[in-house]
Amino acid sequence: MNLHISLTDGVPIYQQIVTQIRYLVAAGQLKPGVELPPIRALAEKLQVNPNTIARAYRELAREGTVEKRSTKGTFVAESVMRLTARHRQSAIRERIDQLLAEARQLGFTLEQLLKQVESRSNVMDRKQKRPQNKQPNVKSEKPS
Amino acid sequence: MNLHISLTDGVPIYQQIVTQIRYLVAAGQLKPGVELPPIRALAEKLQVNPNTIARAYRELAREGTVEKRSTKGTFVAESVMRLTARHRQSAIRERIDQLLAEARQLGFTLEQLLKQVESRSNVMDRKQKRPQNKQPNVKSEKPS
DNA sequence: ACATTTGTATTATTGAGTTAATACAAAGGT
DNA sequence: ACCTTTGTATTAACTCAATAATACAAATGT
Repeated sequence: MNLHISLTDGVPIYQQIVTQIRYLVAAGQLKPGVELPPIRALAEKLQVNPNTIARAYRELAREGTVEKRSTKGTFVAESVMRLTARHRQSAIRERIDQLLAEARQLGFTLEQLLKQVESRSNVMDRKQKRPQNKQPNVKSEKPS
Repeated sequence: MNLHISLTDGVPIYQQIVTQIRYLVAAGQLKPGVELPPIRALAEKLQVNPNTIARAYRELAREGTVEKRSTKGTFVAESVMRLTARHRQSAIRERIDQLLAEARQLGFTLEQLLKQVESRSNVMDRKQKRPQNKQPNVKSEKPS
């Protein structure tokens, strides 16, 4: 299992670990039943405190991605197929709700919004297919 | 100008003020050229420290919603029509792009996504019409 | 029994972000 | 000149999330 963490990008370490393991599981690189590295081993490897790993594992267990078997270790959940679908669903729903709230606040109608989603999707597809387009997409500075 | 702030919902006061003034301007309730209350006056009215108002005004000035005229006061920007439209546009676009990126990552197609946006919008409309549920939203870190 | 390995629990430290206290500077009216 | 009103700047206090230090508890193999 190959994880890498960044100490400088502002994202909490435990969160980075959660995200990466979640992704590995969703992508099938970590199969149901497989044991994850023990907390201390992974902590050693990543040079962080064991509590940080423990927190990541706890988070993953809470959402059902992994199971803890007390003193045996931590394993990718057997029921992960079903659970992952649910997780995908709730993740996307959260983002959608955020978007809808903001769109409403800004005075966009549902129709305008849908149209723009479609439009942006096309833009992104086009970019993907023609990597020669170097337009450097002015990174809007982060709204506080 | 009628603002109300909550000290208990975890959203920074200055942020609440920014959001509300931005909304009032976008909605046309605060017209270009109109003077905002002086920092101290608003601070007094809302019972917060003047620095908190100053920060909100600074934020609004940075994004172009208001203009500061040194010792004259703070005014809704004259160019606010254009700027607000642009701001609205870029704000919503940023969210849309986030959503599209995540949806793609999670394996949703554009069609599935559009359908869900529509569906969630309906759900939210229905909720809005029945405001009997005033549950004070226990800050949970997780979507059910 | 006991040592080893697993996860757990408790408490302390650190750091970032928010708000407050207070003093400063510039413009304008009297 | 002087006072009032405006926004500005600096520093301190407080809060909270993230991480670390450390000790605990349970299972297993020898």
